Amino acid sequence: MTTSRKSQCLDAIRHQILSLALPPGSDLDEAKLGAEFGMSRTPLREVLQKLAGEGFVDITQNKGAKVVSMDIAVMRSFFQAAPLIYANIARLACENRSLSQLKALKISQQQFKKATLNNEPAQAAIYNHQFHHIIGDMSQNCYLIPSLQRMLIDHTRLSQTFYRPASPAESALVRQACEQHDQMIAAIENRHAEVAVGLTLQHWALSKDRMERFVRPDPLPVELASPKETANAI
Amino acid sequence: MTTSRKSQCLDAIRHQILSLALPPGSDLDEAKLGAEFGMSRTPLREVLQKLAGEGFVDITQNKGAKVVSMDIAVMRSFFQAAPLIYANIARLACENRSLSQLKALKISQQQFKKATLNNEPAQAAIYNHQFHHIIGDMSQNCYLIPSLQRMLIDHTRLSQTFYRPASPAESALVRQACEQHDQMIAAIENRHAEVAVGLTLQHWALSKDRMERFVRPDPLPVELASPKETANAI
DNA sequence: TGTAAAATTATTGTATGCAATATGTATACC
DNA sequence: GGTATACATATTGCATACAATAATTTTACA
Repeated sequence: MTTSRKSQCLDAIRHQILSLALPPGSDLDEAKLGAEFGMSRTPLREVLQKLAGEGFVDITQNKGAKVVSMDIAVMRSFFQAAPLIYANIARLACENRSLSQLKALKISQQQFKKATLNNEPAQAAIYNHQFHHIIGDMSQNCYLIPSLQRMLIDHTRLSQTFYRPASPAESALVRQACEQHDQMIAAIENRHAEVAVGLTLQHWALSKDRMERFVRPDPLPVELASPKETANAI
Repeated sequence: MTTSRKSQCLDAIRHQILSLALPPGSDLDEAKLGAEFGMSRTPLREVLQKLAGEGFVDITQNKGAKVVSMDIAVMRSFFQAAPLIYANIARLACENRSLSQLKALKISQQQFKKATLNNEPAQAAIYNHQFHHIIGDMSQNCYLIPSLQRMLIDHTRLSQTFYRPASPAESALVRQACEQHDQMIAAIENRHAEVAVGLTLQHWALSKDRMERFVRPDPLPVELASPKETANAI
């Protein structure tokens, strides 16, 4: 069967959320999206329910679905939980990865590398997401995966700028991240759990700085910043 | 507004899954459930979608919803991830708990204690679930909470026998678990993170043994056990 | 003007009917 | 008797119509 319209729709919206084409807080209008994807509201509502279950959107009674926000209050939780989850997922991935998953990981990394070399930031972010998602699959741990996936949503959204380097120094960081991916693949292939965990923590440290800067940018000159803009994080 | 039929339905099914009234693998018929809760299939399907998002049921295309299974393959993941998640949730709960949450936790513990003293196993399991769910809320960490909630589903299902003690020794374990709850409340109230983590790990160790025995019971005499029954875990 | 109430519009929630798919049963054929 | 095909039944998926709720605009009054 040709991939159903529902799963196409699901992928499309996920993609738009991850790429910030649908920014945090955006309203998702059922009728509009239904028309856009050529389906009635009933299946579209089911898509939104599914996205809510995955943590992409928030649904409020009688108010519909919104793309999950990324407010300052939550960012603290993000930075607290990320190393914990990533490191443990990496360890389990070493233990439980299958050969087919390893193959998929290598393909994903190829595509990621290509996107960074070609300077396609949106693509790079998506393939990076896919890369870490596959490592999650490898862990085979259905209890940890939901947390990982929620982290990855925000990680991908926050890292949009990361793959749009503005200086040679920033380009070097992207290259370094790419090399870490290669090393992680090797560690997972050889089931070197401690190496994989170490690499994962380094990988995290690398993007952490950039993301923190994105969340809490250098303050604007006071006279020029409107109160409203400084109040909202994103 | 009187709590909507949908949320009533949601609670009822959650409750039945946690209490094993709906055992793992049970088929959830849309038409039947719709009739039972006095609503049409459309909102009922949304309830099932929500339950799927929370990890209570699995939905398969064109095959409907089933209560999530508890097969041996997953139990390994359960025992691997539980201490990690529980301990970190406990630590964060100490940091972030609000007074109203603390009050709710105390009430929950009162009800739990009462249920154990009155020898009401189903009630005890549910209030224990609620107790740990509230600690999850206290953590205020939206990334870890999904993992915790998935753990709690299976933890509650596995612990059904725990609160049905068959000997004085087993009753003593239940009393001990109850005391640990009291101590955990004190630790969280006083924000003693390390104490709370230690207690949590003890609490986990206590139920772990009982649960492992439930998952992998002493083998039956070979002549009396039918092949089919020994093949399926639950 | 500024505010509050009422009416209008827009959007979400629910019920129903029909279409598509899966499951179970009977019949034909070897 | 066993297997495979065709038919019948049951269950899920989708579209539409209508009901209920929220948001917006208009109008009335101070």
